[in-house]
Formats: sequence, structure tokens, C-alpha cells
Amino acid sequence: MGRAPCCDKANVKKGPWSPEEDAKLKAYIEENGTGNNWIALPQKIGLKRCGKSCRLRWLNYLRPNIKHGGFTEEEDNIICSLYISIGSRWSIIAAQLPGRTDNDIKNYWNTRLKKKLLGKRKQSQMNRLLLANGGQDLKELNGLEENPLLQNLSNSALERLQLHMQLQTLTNPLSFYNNPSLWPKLTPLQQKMIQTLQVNGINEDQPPLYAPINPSENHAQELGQKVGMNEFASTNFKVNDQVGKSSPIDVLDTNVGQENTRDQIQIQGVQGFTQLEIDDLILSNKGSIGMNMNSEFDLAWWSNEFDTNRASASNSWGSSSNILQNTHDEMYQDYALGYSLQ
DNA sequence: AAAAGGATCAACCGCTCAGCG
DNA sequence: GCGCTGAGCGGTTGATCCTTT
Repeated sequence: MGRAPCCDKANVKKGPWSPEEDAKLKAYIEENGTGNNWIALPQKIGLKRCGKSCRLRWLNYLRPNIKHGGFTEEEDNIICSLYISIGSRWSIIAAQLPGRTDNDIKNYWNTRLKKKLLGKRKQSQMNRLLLANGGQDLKELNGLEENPLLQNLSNSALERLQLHMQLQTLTNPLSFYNNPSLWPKLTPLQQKMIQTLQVNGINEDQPPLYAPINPSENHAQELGQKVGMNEFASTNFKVNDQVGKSSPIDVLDTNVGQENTRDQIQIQGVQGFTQLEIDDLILSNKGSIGMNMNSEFDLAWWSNEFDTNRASASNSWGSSSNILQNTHDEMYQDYALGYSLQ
């Protein structure tokens, strides 16, 4: 037996609200309140609308102090930061933005903000892998398709992961790119390809292969100490001290002497590489290189499981949100430095 | 100028959860 | 403890507007 309908579907009006309906609803609620019974409300005021529809109309459009459109840069920052942190918890995000509704933020994110962030850079093959089929290709290429934890990653979590990866690539001095000690052993074919590219030059949009942006380890260390990406990761970033390790795969496998944060570990396998390198690495190391998503905790962070656990465990977004906001504002600002959202 | 395709956003749908008897 | 009910939420849809060809 299915769930009983919340109203008589045959006798309710659907579609856009007329000004008359708006006026009726607004006048009644302003005078009497909702009475904590949305289901009964439309009958009381003679509206042929579902109670749920009335509730939505009031909350999203008719109640006082609602703002529509014209999102500020600060609001963008908050939305992005929170989305990366907690995913599509629109009501929680809306709670941080006075006058904004969850529906408005959801629409704004889906239609504009997401594109600003994900679409402005040239869409890479990694993006396609991540988004085209819920990350399945990437999981398979990484030999992780059998990992039930990774399979539990929702599209939202994958999207957040992708955003985070972009942030990492741009800001993390500990990235592959910036740590020669992390560079992989190359197959003869790969070496030949690199040589060819170095001789012939590569797409000017891309930095040269295997040319560290910040070759100074001291510089990387300084920056590393200041990069505290989120409240959940410990902030004791430690520059990889495994100089001499020849392969990132080794590093990922052992993590000897490191106090890796989630951010550092998870992305190590891909960040800072050109698309060509990523593709090649994935293909040539299928099953052995990856984002080191072996830890249940790490995976949970990206998944809805974490969202649920975190939300229900603390149930105190009010207090945690400040931390959340600060850390992610910082993260977002780092991002924005290298990648203007305008 | 018109058609096609894309973007936007209001509204709906169906699910989960909390409160209550 | 259990079942019912309504509130709330996130995902999705579809109408409309806008842009491009």
C-alpha cells in the first residue's frame, strides 16, 4: 500500500500562483500565522492548493525579507565553501544566508555557480570521467571499482571531490607538481613522450611537464604550514620528507613519516598533473595508483554517509558553522587568488 | 525574422524524519 | 515500541525567457 496523498489531487490547482492567491495566502498568514498545519490551511482560506504548495509559496516568495537574485561575492564564497564542506544541504546553507531560500540557492548553484567553478577552466578529461557517469570510469581505471566505500560516493560527493581537487591543484605546494620527490617512475614510452614534448613544446595553456612551479622546498614548506584546508583534516601539514622516494605510488603505499591530511593524501595521485599525465598515469598504473581512498574515514568525508553522521552527531551547525565558514572562506580565498570567479 | 537550443527558476514529487497518540 | 501524520528537504520537471545561428 502506498503512502496516502497529502491532499485531494483532483481538486487542487497546480502551476504558477496568481496574484490573487498570493494575496489571500499572505494576508491570512500575516494575520493568523500558519497555525502549524499547512495541510488544513488552504481549506481555511478557500484556496484550491495543496498544503505543501502553500508552504513552499510562503517560504520561498511571500514571507518578509526574502531576497531574490543579485547574489554577492560574499554569498558566493559562503555557498561554495559550504557546498564543498557539506554538499547539497541547501537548508543548512540557506540558514547561513539571511533572506535566501534553499530553493533559490539550489537553483543558483545548479545553474550558475557550479558552472563558474567547474566550467570556466577548460573541461578536462578528468572532469568528464568524474561527471559523465558518476565517476565510474575513474573508479574502474583506478582499479577501485570493487571498493564498496568508493561506490557509495554520490554524484554530489564526487562533484565536491572534483572541486576540491581543483583547489588543491591550484593552491597546494605539496602537490605532485611541486614535489620532484613525488614524481613517478616513467615507463620508456612515457619518457619518450615527455622528451618529445619537451623538445617540441606543448600547449601554451599548460605549464611545462615536470617543471615545478615552486622548486624551492623551503617555500613549499612555508606554504604547507599555512594550508589548513578544513576543520576535519588535522592542520599539521607536513612536507613530504621522503626525498629520494622515486614514485608517488610508493609514497601513497607507505606514507612513512608523514602526517598526511585527508586533502594531501587523497589527491596526491592526480593533482598538479597535466591531463596527459593523469591519463597516462592512470592507465599505466591501473590498480596501483589512486587517491588512496582506502580509509573508511576519508571516504566517509566525501560521501553522504559523512554528511549524515556529522550532522546527526553534532547537531550543532550553529556553533560549528563559524569554524566551517572560516576555514572554508580561507580555502575559497586561496582558490580565488589563482582563479578569479568573475 | 524565425527556429533551435540553452539557461533559468518556480513549482512539484517523493522521500525521510520527528512528533504524537 | 509501533504506526500514522505532517513538516521539511533535496531532486527533478516543465514553462518561460534568452541567446545563438
